[in-house]
Amino acid sequence: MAMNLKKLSEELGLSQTTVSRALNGYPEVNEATRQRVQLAAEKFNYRPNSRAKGLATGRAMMVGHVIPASTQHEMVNPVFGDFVGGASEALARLGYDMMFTRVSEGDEENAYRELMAKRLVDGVILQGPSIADSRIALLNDLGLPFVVHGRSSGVDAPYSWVDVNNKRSFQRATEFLLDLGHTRIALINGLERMDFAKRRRDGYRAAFEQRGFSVDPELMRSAEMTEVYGHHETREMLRMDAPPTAILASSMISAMGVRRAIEEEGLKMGRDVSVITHDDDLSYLKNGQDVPIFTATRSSVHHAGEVLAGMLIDLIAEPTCPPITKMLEAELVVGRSTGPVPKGQ
Amino acid sequence: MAMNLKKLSEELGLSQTTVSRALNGYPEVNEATRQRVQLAAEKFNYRPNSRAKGLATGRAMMVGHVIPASTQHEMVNPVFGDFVGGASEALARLGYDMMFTRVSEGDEENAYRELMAKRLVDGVILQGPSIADSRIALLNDLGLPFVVHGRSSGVDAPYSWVDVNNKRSFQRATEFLLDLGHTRIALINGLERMDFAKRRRDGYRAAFEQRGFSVDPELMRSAEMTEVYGHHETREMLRMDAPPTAILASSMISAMGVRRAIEEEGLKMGRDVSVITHDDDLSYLKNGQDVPIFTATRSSVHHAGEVLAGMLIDLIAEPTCPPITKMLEAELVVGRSTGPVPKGQ
DNA sequence: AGCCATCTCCAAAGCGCTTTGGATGACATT
DNA sequence: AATGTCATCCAAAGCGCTTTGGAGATGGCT
Repeated sequence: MAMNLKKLSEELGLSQTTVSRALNGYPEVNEATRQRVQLAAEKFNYRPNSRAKGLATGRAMMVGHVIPASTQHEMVNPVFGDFVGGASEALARLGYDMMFTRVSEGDEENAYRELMAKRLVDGVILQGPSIADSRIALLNDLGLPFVVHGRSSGVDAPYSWVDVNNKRSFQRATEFLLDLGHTRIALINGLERMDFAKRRRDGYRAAFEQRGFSVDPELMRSAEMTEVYGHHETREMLRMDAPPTAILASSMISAMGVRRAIEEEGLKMGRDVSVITHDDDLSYLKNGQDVPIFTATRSSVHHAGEVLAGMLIDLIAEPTCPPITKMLEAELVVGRSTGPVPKGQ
Repeated sequence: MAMNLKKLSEELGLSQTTVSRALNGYPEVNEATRQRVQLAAEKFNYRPNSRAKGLATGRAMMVGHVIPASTQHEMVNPVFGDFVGGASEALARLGYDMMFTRVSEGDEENAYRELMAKRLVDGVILQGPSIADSRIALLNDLGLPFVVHGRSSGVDAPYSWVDVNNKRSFQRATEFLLDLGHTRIALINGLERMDFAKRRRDGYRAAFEQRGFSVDPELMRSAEMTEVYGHHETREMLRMDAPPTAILASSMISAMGVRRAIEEEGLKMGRDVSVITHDDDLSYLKNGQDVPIFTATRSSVHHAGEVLAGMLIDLIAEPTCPPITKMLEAELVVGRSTGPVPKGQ
């Protein structure tokens, strides 16, 4: 049925060795023969069986991704498509594919062990690290090459990562609002156990402390970053006795909920309440066309995926090399959602 | 280094055959021996090398997914995470994993051929079918088991699919608006070449024709369903001489743009302009908490992924069985975005 | 002419698993 | 005692590839 090396070599009157070498670009084969082999391979639509090839070479040409069932919500989902798009772009260029294993919560350790023992992948990408994420130690133990999208505070062991400078970007955003005269600034953050959320909160706090202000814990919220969540928290806070005059949101999605709540209260975003959001620069959710809708700290998750995948490939090729890290700086784009603090507040 | 069958069998003083059979649940092995083997396997953390196993069995235990670079935008991205979540839930239950190949546009045929020839996957999922999608004929030719998320008008050959009844749901939504007295109803649809967009348009038209009304081509827009697009088209239409009093949007994301444009014009959604959207029931973008924000035709893409994956597994197990198809009906949920046509219009 | 280096090519082993076709011994049956 | 039946285990082939360690042929050199 399907063409294989044996049949192809018989067809050509050559040995399997020679055909294999011809196709893989080894020098010990006559150029004329190579041409002949390549033509025949094309004619019969021959591609080496990847399982056999993998078995012989020890390379899977595959990068793994373990998705815990809980991740269904937190953070990963909305950015998933774009991140995967970026990563697979880099991977495809080098002939790698990407696979996903879904595990029920708490079963991740087992999943990584399996990926390793079954030799399904050459390396894995870790997404959405929490604070003191135990997966990092596990992967270091296993000796499975991996890169992390983000960092994990509290993990001392070295590991490779790509991360946005979350602290600095949120510190800068907070300062921007403070400069506009806001002091009641709310933070609608992601889940507290997530590392990025911690760093953003740190940045937010640092800005306040530097000016000698203190933060109001009532104005710091955290949960899964859905639209509904952004809406809910904003509505609640706007109905407080001393409502915030500005809001910092951790994602475009929840920022849309923030915006909805503001308008429902009969207020205008950018005039009555200022909003800054983090913007992952998602393809389907651009922050406006020419003029940005939101003032935002922007950093493309597509780009992060690309960089990360490239790193992983390097790591796979050179497993002994020391961890690689890359910090991406978010850009502060000024849109129409921010303005000076309203008079009389 | 890593444990394998040979070493494990030596460790146990048994043959590879027996160990393999013990682990795979074959009857011709003593129960006591099986226990002993299983214990040892656990102790040494042994998992059969999946490449070797695949080579021997001919099963990859993997389902493929080809992502053309263009899909980065159209349709797939926002729903990607949820769809994959649903599909992998069903796949994981049966020990299957999922892989992704990224191809540059136009290279898809080659990608499928490769997937087949390299025997990387046991079957594939096809997403975002266009009208008269050529991939279906190709996959039928290749004999690679596949299921389609959606259908393709103009393809006669039989194939397995799961689809939302797009025509009916949009017809129903249009009728709902007509019943409220609207006649200037705009359709902000997905790209015209997409099959789902055609069916939705058909439904929209059918509702008009049934009442003896005709549709205004000026009110039918189509493009990639981004937020910015929804905003742009709405703004343009609201500034027409005879602006629409109701808008039908093809996705929550673009509906959010629609909403933004309405409010920017100083109008109120649900009072001045009615909006109905299709809602894929995304985990991070729920249509409100208790009361839906938008009146919507709702159908969970997570659920579709689950059903589809289950089908594919069946198809892989029974390659000769005739195609399976399943139509999902969208539910019309009434939210606050619709109301009677304003007086004087 | 003899020798060596260089090109080309090949046979066969090995990657780690499953599976076919027995082999062995214990026990029951004639 | 000879035969048949089970239960239990094993040796070896095979999946389709890469790669090691040559083998012939060719041509240039002394």
